[in-house]
Amino acid sequence: MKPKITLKDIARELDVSISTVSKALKNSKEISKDTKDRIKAFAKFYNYRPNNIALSLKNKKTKNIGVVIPDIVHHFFTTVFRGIEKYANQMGYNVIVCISDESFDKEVINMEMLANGSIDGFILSLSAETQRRNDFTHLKELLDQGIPIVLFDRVTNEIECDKVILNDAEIAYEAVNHFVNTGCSKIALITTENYFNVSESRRNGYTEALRSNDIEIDQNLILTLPHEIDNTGLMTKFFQENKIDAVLCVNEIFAIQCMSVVQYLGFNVPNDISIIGFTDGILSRYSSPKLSTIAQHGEKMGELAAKLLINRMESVEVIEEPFKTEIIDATLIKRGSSIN
Amino acid sequence: MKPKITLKDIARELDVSISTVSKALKNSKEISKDTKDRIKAFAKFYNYRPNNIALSLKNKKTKNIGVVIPDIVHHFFTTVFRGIEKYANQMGYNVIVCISDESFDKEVINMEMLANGSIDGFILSLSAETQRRNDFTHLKELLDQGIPIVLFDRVTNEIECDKVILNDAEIAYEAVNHFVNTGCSKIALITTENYFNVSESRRNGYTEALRSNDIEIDQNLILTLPHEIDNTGLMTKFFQENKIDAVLCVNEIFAIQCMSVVQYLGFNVPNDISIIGFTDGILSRYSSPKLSTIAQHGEKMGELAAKLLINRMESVEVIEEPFKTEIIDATLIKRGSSIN
DNA sequence: TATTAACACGAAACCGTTTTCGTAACATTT
DNA sequence: AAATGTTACGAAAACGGTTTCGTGTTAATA
Repeated sequence: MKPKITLKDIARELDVSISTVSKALKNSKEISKDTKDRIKAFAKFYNYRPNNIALSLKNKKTKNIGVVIPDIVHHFFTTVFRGIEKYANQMGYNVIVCISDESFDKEVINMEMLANGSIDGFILSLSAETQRRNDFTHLKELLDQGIPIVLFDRVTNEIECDKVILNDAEIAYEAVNHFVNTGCSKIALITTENYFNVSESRRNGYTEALRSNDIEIDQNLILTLPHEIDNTGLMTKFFQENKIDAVLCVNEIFAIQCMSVVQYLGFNVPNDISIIGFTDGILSRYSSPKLSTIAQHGEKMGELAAKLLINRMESVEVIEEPFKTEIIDATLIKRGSSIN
Repeated sequence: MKPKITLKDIARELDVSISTVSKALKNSKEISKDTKDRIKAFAKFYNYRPNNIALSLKNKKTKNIGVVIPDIVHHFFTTVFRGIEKYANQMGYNVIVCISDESFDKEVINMEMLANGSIDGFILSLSAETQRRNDFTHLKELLDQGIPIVLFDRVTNEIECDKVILNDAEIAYEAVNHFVNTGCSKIALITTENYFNVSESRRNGYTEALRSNDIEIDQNLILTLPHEIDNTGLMTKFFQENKIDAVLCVNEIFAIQCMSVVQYLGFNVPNDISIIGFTDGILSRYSSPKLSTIAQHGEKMGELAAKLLINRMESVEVIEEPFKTEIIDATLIKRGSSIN
């Protein structure tokens, strides 16, 4: 066992001062070539690497980013995370992940934990509970302390910071329009409760599209479900009680469950009922028929979020740049579950 | 904007020494109740929190765990990660994630980066390339430096450290046995190349089971495919050229693709062909028929890995405990894709 | 009253870096 | 020969904590 070597060790061994070693390794011209060579050779031999913690303390920069997401066993969040990690890594940053598990308290505790020096900035998607409570004091305090935050996907207007979001309303509009253009008129929406900004936007896009196509909005055709648990029963009832020829689902699970229910009830997808779901995940690609989906480009979103954050952290803080909200254009991927 | 307050600030403001403040906040009885109260009140008011970095430097403990996994958009790894994060969090640790992307170089670089003080220990699943090259010098060096490592799932015998693995051979044996018991005899295996320890174990379990049931091992019934890309063509050919009544697939993607191919060829699942796949992920639960799978209990695996690591890190290093290899018992979940 | 103990606090070292500043030794210029 | 400049290095402060040890003041004991 050979523990890590420090500047002090090198200095002692080579009978020079710590400062000399430090300078020599940074190729300072204050140090003679001879001494530099000796020190570098020694350092190389013993595989010297500066201690990150000491550097962090000195520089007041950790080169760590805190990522707080509601869930990790979740296609969209993992793709975003991959984008973040990729870009951060390229830029020399490491990523500390905390899972809020949709809980307000966990979100708060984790962020406060990390904020005490462990990270230089946050990338965050709000937990369900936080959105429901509409309480963002923890974020405000962190921003107040000068810690930059980038929100993605599940964002809020209450907080002024950089954000990356999807054009949810527009793409929902586009999807519904696609239904209309392929002959559908009894268009349903399966969604979650409205405290999610994304659900709200998607619902707005849905109603807007109906309106602009002069289709009356029937509240019975909007099914609001609890978050991503098995809702087969409710869905079955929904399709038995209503005449429906197209469904937009705000997530992949809903879409796949919906397809399964509809097929079980004897309908043909897409001829009797068209389905489009949000999130172009693995489920959509391996179902039959394959699900038409809305690709959210999570990886791109993650990269962008990381870029925004790192830019802000590394910008010379003289001119405070105004906060940006970047919008990612979702893509409607037409596959077998809709008429094309 | 109010930046973080430090001990020094409190000391200056209250006209005491830094040591006094530190002691007061730790409730040392060296300090009089009066002074303690004053200091605590002040600290509370200004929301003082000790700086993690300073603590890390002092204590030579970061309370960070490095997790290095080949991929994150992957059901099994995310479940393991969730287990790690959950346990680590409970124990006051944070988790830094690096994605090796199945690349040897990334694995090495990331680990060396983190090893310079950023973390106290690693939890790692080997990248494909690392397993192929069979080069573990980076791990050996880290262990040599006294940094504990826990390997999970994709492990190697070349390295002495704590490990958590699945009883892959046994559960493959059990699955094949299940096929035999339900009347199958032309049992195929769809697997990946053998440099993965897990593929090897699963293949061994498969052949063992056949042998013990006096079924001849037909190499034509073992299909070796590249890693998780679309192999529909090869699979179709495989099923056209061979008489097969059951298939064991070493991952979920293979299983779902396999089912799709088989159904496309006009076979009924499970009556003509039974299918069992590894990984009880989201695909298996939403296919039709639902896939019979082998649940790997990723979350449990992650928790256990974290527990092993933290135990080792926190154990008084007097008696070096011997390295353990914990084995997680997989569960065969019988669903619609096999005869039960 | 002199000695000792208890109390309450501060000084300083330490963790591992970086960086500013000071300076001894030598070289160059007037 | 005196003044100045250069070279090559070391001392020390700083980052923000913890902890050991020393010490002045008061209280208790002999």
